This record gives sequence, structure tokens and C-alpha cells, in this order.
Amino acid sequence: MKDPVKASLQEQLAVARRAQILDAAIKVFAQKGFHTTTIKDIAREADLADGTIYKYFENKTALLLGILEPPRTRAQQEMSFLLESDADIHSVMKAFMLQPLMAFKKDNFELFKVIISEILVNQELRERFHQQVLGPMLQGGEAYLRRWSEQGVISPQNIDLTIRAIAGMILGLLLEQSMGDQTLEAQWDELPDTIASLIVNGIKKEPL
Amino acid sequence: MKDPVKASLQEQLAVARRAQILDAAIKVFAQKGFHTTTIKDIAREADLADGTIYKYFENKTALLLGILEPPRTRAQQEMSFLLESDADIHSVMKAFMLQPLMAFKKDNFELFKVIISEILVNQELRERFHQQVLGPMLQGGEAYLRRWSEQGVISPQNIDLTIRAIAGMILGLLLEQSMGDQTLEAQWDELPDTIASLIVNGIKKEPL
Amino acid sequence: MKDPVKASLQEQLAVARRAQILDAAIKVFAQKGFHTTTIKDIAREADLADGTIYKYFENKTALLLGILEPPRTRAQQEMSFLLESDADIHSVMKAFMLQPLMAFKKDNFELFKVIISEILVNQELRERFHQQVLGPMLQGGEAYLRRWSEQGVISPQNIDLTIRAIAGMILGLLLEQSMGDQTLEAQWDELPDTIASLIVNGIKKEPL
Amino acid sequence: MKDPVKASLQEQLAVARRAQILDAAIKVFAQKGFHTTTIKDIAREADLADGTIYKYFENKTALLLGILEPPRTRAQQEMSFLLESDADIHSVMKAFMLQPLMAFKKDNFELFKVIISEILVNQELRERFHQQVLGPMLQGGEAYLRRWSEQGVISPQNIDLTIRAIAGMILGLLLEQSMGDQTLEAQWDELPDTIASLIVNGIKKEPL
DNA sequence: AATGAATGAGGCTTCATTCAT
DNA sequence: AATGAATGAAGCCTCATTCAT
Repeated sequence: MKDPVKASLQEQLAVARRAQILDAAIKVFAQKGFHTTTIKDIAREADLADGTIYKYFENKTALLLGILEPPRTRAQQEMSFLLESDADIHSVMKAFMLQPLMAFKKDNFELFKVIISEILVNQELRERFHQQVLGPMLQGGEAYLRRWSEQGVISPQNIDLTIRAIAGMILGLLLEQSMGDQTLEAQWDELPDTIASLIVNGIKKEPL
Repeated sequence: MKDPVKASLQEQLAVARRAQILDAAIKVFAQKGFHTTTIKDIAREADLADGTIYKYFENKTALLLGILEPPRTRAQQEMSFLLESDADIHSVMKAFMLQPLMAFKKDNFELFKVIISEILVNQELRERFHQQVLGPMLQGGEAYLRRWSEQGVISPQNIDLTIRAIAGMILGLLLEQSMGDQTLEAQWDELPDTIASLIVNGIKKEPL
Repeated sequence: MKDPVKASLQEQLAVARRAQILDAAIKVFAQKGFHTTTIKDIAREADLADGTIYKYFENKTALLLGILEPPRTRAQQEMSFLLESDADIHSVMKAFMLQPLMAFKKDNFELFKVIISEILVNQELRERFHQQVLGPMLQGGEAYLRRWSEQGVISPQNIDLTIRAIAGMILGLLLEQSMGDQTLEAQWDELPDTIASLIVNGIKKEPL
Repeated sequence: MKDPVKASLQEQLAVARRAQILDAAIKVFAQKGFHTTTIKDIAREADLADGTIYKYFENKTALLLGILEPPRTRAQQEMSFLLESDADIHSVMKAFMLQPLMAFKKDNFELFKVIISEILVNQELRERFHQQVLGPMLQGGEAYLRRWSEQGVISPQNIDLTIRAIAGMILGLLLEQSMGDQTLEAQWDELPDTIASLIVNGIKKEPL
């Protein structure tokens, strides 16, 4: 085991196994929900034995934590990259929405359901989510708003609350969609544009 | 038991008992979450025997459904009453926010957590919530927006999506708060005003 | 309560109530089986409250015991009356079968199922049944066989075992029928004759 | 686990475990009856954990079904073998009785009680019993009677009913014995002979 | 490293029975 | 005498987790 090549091979294998298990977990969680899913379900999906799961994850909750881990939440990184650019407000706003709103679309928002559902009830998960997903998202947005505010592009409202309201809108729309709202489902792709508009201009009719 | 007086007494007692159980359930659910709460917990809190719960509720899920029942969700009714009035946009918007944002404040949003958490995972509950809470909220708001739109007060954007975005913002803020966001917690009471402003005017600086 | 008329009235009422409850019990037991039937089922069928049952019967088992009580097991009395007569062997044998084989036919043998099923597992019930039903049946038959044996009509085989075999045949046929044997069901009415013949003559071809 | 040696070992172990559990179940069921026996009772007797039972049997009823499974009901097969032979009627008849009458003697008929008791009340069990035990028994006997009838050894009575009456006699005797009849218990070993005689010749005195 | 058999704690639910009215 | 609300013991079963191989 002192052979560094071997060691790194082992390591790579372990990483692969972890990924394999997480993929299975995501799939089954999305299908059946967290509490309804058994370790056996995941093991079967990953084509492993029950016990093997526990070599890579301490317990069932750790699987959910694993899903939230960095490599899988690359979302906000790409976003923050975008935020550095110099596009106009509407474009940036739209881009800000696009990522999260579309991210969950592929699996029909099932995974969103599972994660949020469990987050609401599990403290550790909640903190992780706040740190790894919500926090960065808010900070990124905040920085942007602050810059715009300094540039006099937007009115210097309470920025803390404003960015939280915007982020909340995204979360809330995902929530409503997850609850089976038909109207949202039908027009989902128009959301980024509509909302960006709403946030930038408000609902009030523009004075001529 | 053909005695009508006695009968109605019994009936009243039954109603009281139901309420007593629901109160206990709300309390314990809020403290421990749905899955973690046992029937025994609720029974103890209600100062009743386990079995008694089942005289009034078919099963554990029915307790959660009970929490969503009309008398306890009177919220949106009062709101819709408000919406009939002729106040200016900002005031109405603020009122629209006020109700839900404050409703859950008293129990530290714990109940919101539990309900949403379970809603995301339980179809029946989800449908009930959509029918009894979200639906009315959306319809009420939609009617308002439509009226304003006709009056030329607001720009005739996609109203369906707009109202959902607004409602989503409320839900999302509750969600962020439930996840332990400190900033929100500190400034919660300023939210209605800030958000109403945001929605009405947007973030863009007013052209002079 | 010292009024003897009143007292006897009370008493008569009590007897009627008992009967009412037993009738209900018989009906529901036959429909659903002993273990599957709840006191509530019986109470509902008897149009009484649960608690009332317990004023007349100590517990659920007592209801089954009640079903076996004399007035309802008048069977063997009529039979023993028949046995006194001087008919030929075949007729008597046939009569001996007729009563029990037909008694349970009316409720589709469901009650037989329930009683036997529980008898096999409940000692007290077993003893009662042996005393009140099986015993008299055996004794009646035994007396008859003995008389015939003395008269030289039948061969003096082991009478104890013979009568038990005959009674067993009856029980066993009821059992087979209860198990859903189609052939038996179709030809049930021919049984008394066929069996009487079998017992009297055996299966062996008569020597010319 | 692709190792075939290992796999077959596992398999053998599983079979053994099943047997171990069934043995325990038989023992406890015989002692306490089906409904009174808890899974814990069986687990304790088998020296296993409660949950382990469920790896091998779907539920409590499956344990009873297991008891009726082929390897344990090999009885009638041996009997049918006997029926092929060319012994005289009396011997065959006696053999026909011998097997079932003695099979249950070893455990004091307790198992018979439990099985029959539950069969009467459980449809699935009833069908299995009819298929696996009673059916073969009847068919075997029927074939025999029919052959004899063609050979002119026995009188061509209604063979369907006759074989059912004979089988019924066996069942009924087991039932009487199970109910605690002392006389039967004392003379149980003489039964096959006595009954064979009864069935072959009937009770009527032979005409000289 | 992987397996999967075994574990056993724990929850939901039913229902016979009691007892205050 | 009748009621039926309340009781609470008890059982079946699930499933996360462990550990010997």
C-alpha cells in the first residue's frame, strides 16, 4: 500500500464508487422520496450490496448531504462567473434565474422536492444547504446589486432584503411547480424573461 | 342518546377533542417534525391515550390534513376581503404579503417547515394544500392584477406568471427564513414594505 | 324491585336481550369468523352499544360459549327421541346423520367453521362442546348400537370405537364441505342415504 | 458471490434456516395455537431475531403455509405408492387409515388442531390444504375404489361420496381425538383395524 | 474491499374491555 | 339498564445498521 500509484488508484476507485452510489441515490430519492427509499433500494440501483454503502457513507442522511456537495453544486460558480461580466441588468437578472430554474427541470423537480423536504426537517442538512447553495447565491447576487447601486443603475433600497426576495422568488417558484401547478409547468420556459422584467421594472406601468 | 341536548353536547365535546388533538399535533410536529413525531408523542401532549387519537383521526397523515382544514386556514379569506377594497397598489401589495409572512411568525416558522416538508412528499397533502391555500391565494391575486391591468395601472405582462412569481416570493422567503437565514430573521418585519416596493417599482432607478 | 312481577319482567327482558345478542353474534361470526369479528360488529348488528354486550356476556369468548348453550343445541334431544323408536337400522342410521348434516346447511356451514375452528384452539370451548354436543351424540348412538348388538342385528365389534367412527364421519364430512369440496356440495342431500348404506353394509359386495 | 461453491453453500444455509424456523413455528403453534403465538415466540424458539423470520417468510400466515409445503406433506405420496399394490381390501383400507391417523400422534395432535383451526378460517390456507393434502388423498382413494368396483370386489355405490365419507371419517376421528375424547385416546392404535373392518363389512351382522 | 445475513429497536394501529354518565 | 368515549396493552412488520466471512 506504500506504492503511490496503487494508492491513487485505490483513491480514484473510491471516488468513482462514491459517485456511483450518489448517482443511484439521486435517482431513487427522486423517484420515491427520502423516507420511502431504503438503503436496499439504493444498493440495488447501484448494483452493490447494502453494506457497501456504509463503507462510503456514514448513514442514510449522509447520502443526502453528499448530493449537496461541491462538485454537484457547481451551479453558482458558473453564475458568479456570469455576474462578473458587464451585461445589462435584464440580461444578468435573467441569467441569475436561468440556472436554478432550469437545473431541476430535467428530473421533473423531483430531486428538488426531496432535498427541500428533508432540509426543512433536518438541521445539519439545512446548514449545509445554507452554506453551500443558498449562501453563495445570495452573496453573488448581493455583490451585483451593490455594484449596480453604486453605479446609480438601481435605486438603493435595502439590498439585503431585496436579494433575498429575488432568491426567494426562485425558490418559491420551484416550490409551486413542485406542488403541481399546471400553469407554471406549461409556461416554465418563459419564466426567466418574465421575472427578470418584473424585478427590474416592477408591475407598475411605466410613466410615458 | 336520542336526547337532542345530550347529543349536541356530545358533538361539541367531539369537536373540542378534535381541536385538542390537533393543537397537540401542531405543537409536537412543529417541535420534532412529522416523521420524527410518534402518535404517542401527540397523545401525551394532548393528555390522552394513544388509541383515542384514532377515534378522531384515521391515521397519522390525517392529523396533518386536519391542520390544513378550513377553520385553521382562514387566512386567505380575510385577505380576499381586503383585495376587494380600493386602496392603492402599494398598500394592497403590502397587505397581500402581510398575512402569510406574519402568520407563521408566532411559532417560529416551525409549522411551515413541517407542512411544506411533508407536502413535497405526500401527494394527498399536496393536493389539499393547492386547493385550500395556494389556489385561493393565486386566484385572489390574479383577480386583482387583472383589474389593475384593465385600469391601466400596471403594465399588462403575463399575469398568470406574475402572480405566481409574487406568491412564490412569499413562499420562498418563508423557506429562506425557515432555513435559518439570520438577515431575514432580523429584518422580517420590514419585508412587507420592502417587497411591495420591489414588486411595484422594480429595482431599476426611476428615470427622473 | 321487590315486585315479583317487575322482577320477572326484568328477567324476561334480560333473556330476550341475551338472545338478541347471540343472534347477532351468530350472524356476524358466520360472516367474518371469530377473530375477525369485533365486539363493535356484534353490537352494531344487535343495535346496541359496545358496553351493553358486556352486561350480558363476560367477554368475547363467552359469546361463542353462549352459542353452544342448550336451547340452541336441541339437536341431539330430537335425535335421542328418534333413537328410542323401533325403526330398521338403515332408517335410524340415516336419521342419525340427517340432523347434523342438515343443521349447518342453512348458513352455508359458516357457523360450523367458526365454532370448530375456535374449539380446536380454546380449551374451555372444547370441553363445553364435548359435554354438550359430542358427548350426548356419542352416548345416544352408543346406546343404540349396544341394543342392536344385544339383539344380534349387528356384529359385536368394538362399539366404543364404532360409534366414534360414525360420528367422526359426520364431523369429517362437515369439515370437508367447509373446506370447499365441490363434489360434496353438489351431492350433499344424497349423503344420509349413501352413508347409512355404507355404514350398515360396508363397501364389500354382498355375497349372493 | 459469483463463486458457485459459496453460492450453493449460502443456498443450503438458507434452506436450513427455513427449516429451523418452520420447526420452531410448528413447535410453538402446536403449543399455543396460531393466533396466540407471536412472531417473537417463534423467533425465540428458533434462537433468531424477530426480523430474521421475515427474511424467510413474508408474514405470519406464510409460516403456516410453509408447514403444508411438499417436503413436509410427503405423507400421501407414500400412501399412494401403497395403493398401487395388490393387497386385499382390508389391508389396503387399513393402510389408508394408518398414515394420517398416526402422523399426528407424535405431537399429540396439537399440530392438527392448529392447521385445521386456521384452515377453516383462512381461505388461502384452505385452498392449499385442499390441493396438497386432501385432494391427493381423495384422488388416490377414488382410484382404488374404482378399480375394486370394476373388479366386482365392492358394490358400485356412489364412489365420489364414499371416498369422501371414508376420508371424512379419518378427519373426524382426528377431530374427536383433538377435542380430548378419552376413549379414542386409549384405543387409538386399534382404530385402523376396527375402521377398516367397519368400512369393508359395515356393522350389519353377516348373514350366515 | 465487498458482501448480505442477521439484528432488534421502534412505530402504527387495532380492539377487548372499563366506567362515568 | 344502556351508552360509547376512553383506555392502553400488545403485535406485526420495517429497515437502518452491523459484522463475520
